[in-house]
Amino acid sequence: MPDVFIQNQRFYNPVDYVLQQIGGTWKAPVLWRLKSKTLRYTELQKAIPHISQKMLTKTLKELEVDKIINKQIFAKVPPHTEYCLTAKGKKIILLIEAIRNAGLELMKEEGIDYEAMIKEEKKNAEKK
Amino acid sequence: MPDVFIQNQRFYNPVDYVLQQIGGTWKAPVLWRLKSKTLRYTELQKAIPHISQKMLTKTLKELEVDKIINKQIFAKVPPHTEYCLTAKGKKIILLIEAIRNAGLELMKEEGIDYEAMIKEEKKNAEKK
DNA sequence: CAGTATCCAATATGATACTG
DNA sequence: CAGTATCATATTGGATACTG
Repeated sequence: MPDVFIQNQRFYNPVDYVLQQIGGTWKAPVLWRLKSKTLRYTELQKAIPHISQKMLTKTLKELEVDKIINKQIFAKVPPHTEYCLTAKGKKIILLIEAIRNAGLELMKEEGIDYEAMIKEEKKNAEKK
Repeated sequence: MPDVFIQNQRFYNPVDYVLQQIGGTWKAPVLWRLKSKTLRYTELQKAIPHISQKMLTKTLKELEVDKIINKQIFAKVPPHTEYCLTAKGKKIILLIEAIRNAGLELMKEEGIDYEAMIKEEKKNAEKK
């Protein structure tokens, strides 16, 4: 497999190219939240457990550079920023969905029903 | 999204769970070579550009622990080892194929025909 | 042939404090 | 609100030499 150079960066193969853009710990969680919604910085931070401010900022910047998400700044008071998927991002979400489904299956083979866990979590959140 | 614990390891979500098993730089290249063949350590090393001995060894060990590949040692002289996909590995190859296809598409949008590059490389190799 | 062992540099991530 | 800056730690990966 030959190497490929895109924007002065080297990739070993097509999988490598994809994983540089959506791999790592935080890109999928961010994109998943933006799947069908526009969200603000703070909303993303609240919605994603464990993520630090630093990693959220870094992840958003990389996704923006790769044209997977769009950043829009609203100068009106109070000022805020909104993030949403680009056309490329909407394509990529389909792939993340495929990876996620594979993960759900693999978890099931380990005896874990992840989607039931999510429902349970929501129910507990409502009780408060 | 709730955390999940499998084999005493924590995962943030299903995508995280998958990427721990097939993510990183070297797992896909190794699995791709084993797609339809059984290969020996040295054959893998020769087939995968840039991979170091250390990374090949580490990658193979992790894939084996996760039951994605099978390792068989032949004690006969000269001794050697063979690696092949397990049933789980054969399922996972389908996902890698999906990621790879997405990568090929994304590369095409950058004006790169990766599959043509592979053919070109093969042709040049035959000339020798 | 199929690895280990060791040293080292680069990157990823977290924690905390500060700012236009 | 949406970040930046700084410090510290853990993990990743490369290079090289050695081994049953």
